[in-house]
Amino acid sequence: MTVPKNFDHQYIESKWLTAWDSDMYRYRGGETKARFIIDTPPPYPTGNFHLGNSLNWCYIDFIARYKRMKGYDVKFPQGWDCHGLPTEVKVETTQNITKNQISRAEFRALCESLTRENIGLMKGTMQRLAFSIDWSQEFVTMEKAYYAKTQKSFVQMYQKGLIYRDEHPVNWCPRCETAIAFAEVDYNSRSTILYHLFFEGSDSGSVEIATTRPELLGACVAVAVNPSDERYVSLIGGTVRTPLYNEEVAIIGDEAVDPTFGTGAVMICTFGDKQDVRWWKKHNLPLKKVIGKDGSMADKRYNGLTIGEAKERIIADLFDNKLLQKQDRVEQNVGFHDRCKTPIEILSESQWFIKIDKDAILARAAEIEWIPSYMFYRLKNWTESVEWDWCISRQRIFATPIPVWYCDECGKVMVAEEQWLPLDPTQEAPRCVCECSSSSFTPEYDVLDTWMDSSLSALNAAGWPEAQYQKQFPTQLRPQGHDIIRTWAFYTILRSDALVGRKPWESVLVNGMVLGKDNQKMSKSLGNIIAPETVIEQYGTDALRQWAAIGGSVGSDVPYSTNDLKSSSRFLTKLWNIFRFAMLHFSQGVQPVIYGSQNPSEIWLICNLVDLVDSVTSSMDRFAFDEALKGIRSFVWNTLADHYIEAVKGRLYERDAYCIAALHLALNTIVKLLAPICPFFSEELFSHINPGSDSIHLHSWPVLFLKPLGAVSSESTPVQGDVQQIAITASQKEVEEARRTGELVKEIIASVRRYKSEQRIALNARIEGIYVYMDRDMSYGAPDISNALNAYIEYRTGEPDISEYVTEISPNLGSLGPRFKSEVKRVVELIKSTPAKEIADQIATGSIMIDGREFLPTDFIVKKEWSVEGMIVDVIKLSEGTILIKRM
RNA sequence: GGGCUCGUGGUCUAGUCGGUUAUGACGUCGCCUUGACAUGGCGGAGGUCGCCGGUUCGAAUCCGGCCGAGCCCA
Repeated sequence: MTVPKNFDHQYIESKWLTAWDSDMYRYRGGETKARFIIDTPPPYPTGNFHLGNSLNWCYIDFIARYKRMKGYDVKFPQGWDCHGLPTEVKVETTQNITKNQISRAEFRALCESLTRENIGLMKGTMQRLAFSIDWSQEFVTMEKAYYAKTQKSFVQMYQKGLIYRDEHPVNWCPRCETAIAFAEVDYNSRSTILYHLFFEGSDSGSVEIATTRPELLGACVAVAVNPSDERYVSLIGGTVRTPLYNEEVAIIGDEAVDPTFGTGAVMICTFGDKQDVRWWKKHNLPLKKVIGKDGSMADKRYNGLTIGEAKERIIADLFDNKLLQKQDRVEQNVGFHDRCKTPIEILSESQWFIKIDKDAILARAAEIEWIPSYMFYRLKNWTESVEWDWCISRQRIFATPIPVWYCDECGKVMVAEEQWLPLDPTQEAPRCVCECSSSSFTPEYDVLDTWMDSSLSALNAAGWPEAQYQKQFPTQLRPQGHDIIRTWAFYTILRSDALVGRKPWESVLVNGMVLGKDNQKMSKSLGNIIAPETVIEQYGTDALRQWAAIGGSVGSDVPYSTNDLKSSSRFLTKLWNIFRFAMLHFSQGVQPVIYGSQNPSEIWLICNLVDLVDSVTSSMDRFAFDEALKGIRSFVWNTLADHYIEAVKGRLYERDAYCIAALHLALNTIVKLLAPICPFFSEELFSHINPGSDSIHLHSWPVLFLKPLGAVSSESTPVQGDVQQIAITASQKEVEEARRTGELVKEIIASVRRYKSEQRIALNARIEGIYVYMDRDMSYGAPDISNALNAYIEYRTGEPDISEYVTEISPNLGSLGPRFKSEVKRVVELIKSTPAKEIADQIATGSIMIDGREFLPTDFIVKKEWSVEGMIVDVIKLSEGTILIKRM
């Protein structure tokens, strides 16, 4: 096989994409290998697998590939979290219909077909990014096979008493006309007006209240003041009348009222915000509904108007009646539906809820290893702030149906039996009669929150509800972004605890967000999106994957960086050239060798390689992909290319079996270390270095051992991986000495090359008169040094007897200036007229007086020359020893 | 308002259970066609390690305060 001159990522990637057998990544599920089950995020099938997803999946794939090489039976499934509003909206706009214009089944079919199309698109991108997904484990939440499980979990939790139906205030999106959970509410601050309204007292004094929502006046059920507020304390227990509506409401005292905000008196409405709900519950207040499900007013004065219209009208009415006292501009936090950005309302509706047991969730969460550890606090923070149970019913169509009917006779709830599932209650009737013996039922039209589907992913990955899940649960790893801790992580922990009483994962690896050029989270709405395909085209998948690895420690945000992509593809080019050069020498055959003291350069290289394998292994175990890749790069570029290859080039051309073997070992090891991060590139190199071999991705992670003479055999050591013992005919001590000698070979070559460069001597120019003083036998290292430097070198023991001469002394204006100021000119003249030797002698003593003036050693720039045995030399100090080079 | 994370040369970043000249990448400047590689080699410039105070023989690192940024939540 000939090796092309240039590394063409387009060609190589497409070649392996077709050549690879997807069976390599199959989960076997046997008993012999340790399992590593990944609870892969099921993304929402938008049709666009973006760079943020890519980061997440790169991490997963690094781990999956690494663990496979380490001998684990890895399960890397892939799912699709299909249900939800965006698809419904997309179908409505593309088909130019509303969901109510066609049957539920037809609408659902349209959503399913769009989803399938989108899944296809995203799958294409994922394959190009070389994710080693086991596609035989694919799950699609909209398919009956999956949503049967969602329904089963509903039934089981209902039977455990963890799910109930009740009328309760819920977050309501008036645009989508559905209830939503707190996790789906985003808060944003916006500027609004605070109105001061006059409330006439009935028997006690009157009160001025401040509100940003006068349109809710009809829903006012009380006025609250702080009991420590002296202005109002006497009014507590009394009543006032609401303006315009003229309804009598109580004045109550509550510490939660901020006396410094507005007038210090607030009206409690059902419901303006979450605080109203708290007060409503605490003080047992009545309920008045003034807003309908579609967000229009259901109020006696302003019935049918939109909220905005009602607000305008009521302000005008208040103004006309001189009941509007004042208006202030204030900043206010408003809740928005995270999917459609409509301001939410809080309505009291009959809905299905899941009980939230905060202590149980936190106890489970604490059993999980959080990486990085501080991400646990995100979950803790959120859990502690939860006030209501999880509202799981939605008034939509494209979702998992709630398997429930209501008896038309007695009104009793009929929940489906597990063996009836999957089912859609709007399409089929219960298979038994009601307790009251009626067989007339009304189906539940509400459907389940999408998080009810996806919060089962961990259980699903383990095989639940089949009995085999017991052995595979908890799963090993949940990789996910920090943006969905409060949703996906939270709900999954809740559900695993509720359904099977266990934690869902041993560890959760939390990744940061990908930032765009504006340093903001990459998102469609900000318009700072870059498609993975664009990156791949220019730099290649392996470069993109390196960007993901090197972007920072796991958990930190990763900016999109063309710098990282550039240095990544440069690295591949460099390694490609090293490989090409190596292949030149491998073509003559690679002989097995046993190294000894006579190979200091090889032992130096191999010792460094052993250290590299150890450190990369440790980095990968800690998910420190940035560390791992930096280690590999630095070894390749510095240790291997700049030092080892430069040192042994001469011997390579002489077909020296030792260095050919060492180079072969180094390259084979490096491509294996690189395989999880750069699957295409490492496969290409591996296939050339080991013709006829099977895929590198079926090989084991390297484990290197040096085995010096007399060393205890490590065969009994239980390590998983491709164990290579490198036999060395030298003792442990001799190996260490040889490594040190190799280090000095590197130092001498590097320093003389640098010297040549500084002296403008061509690097391949012959150079004479190099003397190395060193108390060490360099005879085994000497040939490499001479070869690399094109020089004859004389080795001497002891210290050279160097005489130092000052050849020139000039004034240092930077030091003299600040002290002598206007006198500087005269001082400079003085220094120039004084013999250099005289000054040099004084510098040596430490105190310098010239013509009665005192100087500092820093006042002079001293040029020196050195000589040994009468010849003028340049001196290079090494970590051990000294090099003298005769001046030409 | 609460919680978390962070502030290091032009940009990004390593180092943070204290210890000699603070790491690397990209950029920049100078020199160099050396038999794999000019997507290369050698070298240079560039940093009050956010600010202030404390502990210590010694602080980028530990402690306190302040300023600033980001994220999550009220």
